[in-house]
Amino acid sequence: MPKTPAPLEYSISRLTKEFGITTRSIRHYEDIWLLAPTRRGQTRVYSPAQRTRLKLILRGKRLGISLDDSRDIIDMYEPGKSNVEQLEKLIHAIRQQRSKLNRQLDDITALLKDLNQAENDCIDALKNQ
Amino acid sequence: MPKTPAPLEYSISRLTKEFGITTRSIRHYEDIWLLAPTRRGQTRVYSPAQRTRLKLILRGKRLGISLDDSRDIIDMYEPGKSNVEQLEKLIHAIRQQRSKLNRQLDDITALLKDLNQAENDCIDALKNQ
DNA sequence: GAAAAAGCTTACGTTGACGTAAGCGTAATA
DNA sequence: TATTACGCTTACGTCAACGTAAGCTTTTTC
Repeated sequence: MPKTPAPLEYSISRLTKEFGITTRSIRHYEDIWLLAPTRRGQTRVYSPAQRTRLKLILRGKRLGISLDDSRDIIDMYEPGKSNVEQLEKLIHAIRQQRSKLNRQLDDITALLKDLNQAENDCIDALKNQ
Repeated sequence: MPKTPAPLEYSISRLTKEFGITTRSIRHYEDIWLLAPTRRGQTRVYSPAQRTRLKLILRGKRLGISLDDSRDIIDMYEPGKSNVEQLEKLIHAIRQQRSKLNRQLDDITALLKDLNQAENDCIDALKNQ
């Protein structure tokens, strides 16, 4: 099985199909500076890196992270030209985000437990019919 | 240390303080049929059960669950007068919700891993100053 | 070469989840 | 007894995250 090589660029419609979203959404992310595709003429061209950003945005969405916050988080991955103060702020932000995620983990654990209980109750109720 | 007994009822302002939300939010949840406090005259009175519902709503919010979806999930806990068809639909809904939560778990794991990486990069960058 | 598909821009509309303000009644407190 | 606190209703406002429509250009496909 020859594996298809990873594309060097992506069209907007290709991304909509891959991720199951609309062009409107993708363009919206560009409007608010979350994506910055290059252009061939008027047409948007997405690099693998831009595709990764989109992936991160959508992951954030599944976690209930706002687009604004997502921008901050994604920017954490590329500190770029940063001085000590910047880096320390960044570490702080990372730790905050982490504790929020840990809270979410607790919530999910609790909800899953409740769902198990609910499912068992259902199954029992079915048995006693 | 004598433990304070759990209250038999709660005022709206007490709930706002306990959960750090506004009266507007609580009344809003009532508007959309997520809460149904009893009344003493005009004043809302919340039972422990209603308080629990509120807690579940807020937990859902932290997980990015919409209020509408929260209603469905919370109702899973009290099947009530349900026939076989109802119960099977319920089990289906529970399993769907569970797989969504498992996806969230994966997302969180991935994000936490990324954050660790980002933090280490930051710390390294600080060392080399 | 006509039609369908894919791309673009501009711009108004919508939905969810409240915020905020106005105006009023009752209860606790200084 | 005045004022502060708490409670209520009605109703318009807001913000995020797109949806949707109109109208136009460029490919692709039949």
